[in-house]
Amino acid sequence: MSPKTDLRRLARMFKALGNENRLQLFVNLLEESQLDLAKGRTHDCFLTKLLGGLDIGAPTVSHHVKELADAGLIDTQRDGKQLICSVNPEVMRELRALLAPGDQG
Amino acid sequence: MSPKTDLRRLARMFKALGNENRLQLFVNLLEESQLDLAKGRTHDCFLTKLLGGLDIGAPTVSHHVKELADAGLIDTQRDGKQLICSVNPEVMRELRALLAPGDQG
DNA sequence: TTGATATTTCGACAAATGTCGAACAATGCG
DNA sequence: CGCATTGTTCGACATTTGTCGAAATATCAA
Repeated sequence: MSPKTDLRRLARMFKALGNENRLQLFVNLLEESQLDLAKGRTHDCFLTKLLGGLDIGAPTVSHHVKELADAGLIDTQRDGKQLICSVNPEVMRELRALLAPGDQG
Repeated sequence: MSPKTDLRRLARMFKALGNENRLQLFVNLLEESQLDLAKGRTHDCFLTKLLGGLDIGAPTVSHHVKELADAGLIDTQRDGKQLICSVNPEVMRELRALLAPGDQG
């Protein structure tokens, strides 16, 4: 993976987080994930559970979730009626590596 | 600062990093900063030094730098002809806190 | 002063984005 | 089956964004 490709991928992730509603969605999912990690079980965050305070329609939510997924920030999978979302840990590590070079600060 | 305000600020930062050219600018600055930290002196990254491989005009660069500054990601100050840029360390800590909750991973 | 360097401001404009409503699809329940 | 849940697809549309060229500004040097 060339640096140029990396940059493009990273920019896409940041762009995905650069919308207030999408960021809220993502933060909700992050918090859910931590909750579930604490409980020692895998997280089952279906969509409507993540809509805390978001005042946007269902089509828009669907669009945003897809955008987060396309950016590689989250993984999704169907389970019956529901769409299960989870944070992509690999990608989180990548973002951290960029923002915390050397872990100083 | 309400959580809503925080979210708005964060989204703005991410949006600023969500453009390829702006991200490149920022990464260049990050790297310069580290170099200078290693050398034990303050960094003097004037603009044209940060343009590595960026194929955009001066007006666009100026626009992008302002956007990064407005988002709070970088600080700028004039020094004669040149514009000195530096990463805002406080804000970096904030971003890391969001992406590395509990530092697990 | 004349001129070079570094950056900004100003309009303009095509392209991308965020959102919507209406309709559609898939699943599960009684 | 008929119907409610959960999410998606499809246009549409106003707003925002990224970029440009031309002109302006500021600083320094000869």
